[in-house]
Amino acid sequence: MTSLELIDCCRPLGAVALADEEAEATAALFRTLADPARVKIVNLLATSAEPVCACEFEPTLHLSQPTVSHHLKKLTEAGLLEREQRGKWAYFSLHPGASSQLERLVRITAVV
Amino acid sequence: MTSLELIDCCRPLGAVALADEEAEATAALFRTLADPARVKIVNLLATSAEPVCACEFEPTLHLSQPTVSHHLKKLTEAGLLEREQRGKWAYFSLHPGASSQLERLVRITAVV
DNA sequence: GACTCGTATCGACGTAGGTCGATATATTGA
DNA sequence: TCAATATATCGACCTACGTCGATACGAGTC
Repeated sequence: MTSLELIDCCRPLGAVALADEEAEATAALFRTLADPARVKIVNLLATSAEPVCACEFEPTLHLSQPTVSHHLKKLTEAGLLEREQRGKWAYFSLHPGASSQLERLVRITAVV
Repeated sequence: MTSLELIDCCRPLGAVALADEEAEATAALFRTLADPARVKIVNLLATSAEPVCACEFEPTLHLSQPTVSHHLKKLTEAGLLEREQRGKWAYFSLHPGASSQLERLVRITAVV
């Protein structure tokens, strides 16, 4: 049998590495959800049939109003949430394309 | 029709919030992949039929050896990677349960 | 216009984490 | 046992970001 000493450790890797921009975009989407508060927000909206008022999250998440507003903004900017103004209240719901974005994460990082 | 002034903004939310531990665990898994280098590593292993030597990632990711080792450790600790020692080389591959873990992320954060 | 209330922004603080040079550890071979 | 190589750990630096109090903005009401 061949001894290990003759085998080079780093043989050329067949697979092509993910492009920098795509890896960064994917990581950015993961980063958006890398916080328990934002996971709860998305989960709540995913399980709610109707849009949810922003003021609803404050007591649920046990966070201050500015912090909740910050999280909602980050999720909206990431394209995961939709914002709707009703009088002086802001209502949020899952963006229609949110599911496909999340599925894309799995497609890129796991075997099809 | 009823005027807005009489409508309270925060009606009880039917959906139950995700438990703290589950939200934190989910966020932790997202956080593990919230870095382009780690996304590339997982993607490379997902598209590679065989385990990949640790030294292979250094030139591919354009990162120093300690940094690559750091990322591989984080991914392994998260249960996404499997480490195998071959002589003085360390080979990594996707953990069999990685796919199901990633699918769990989508299930929790999106509509079923 | 003045007041109220919901939301967004700002500024500051503290912590988490990515990065790398230096060094330790481990395995192999001479 | 000593040298060489692959990997892991350590320590330090810097940046990103979650958090909140204070404050600004905006919509509705009187």
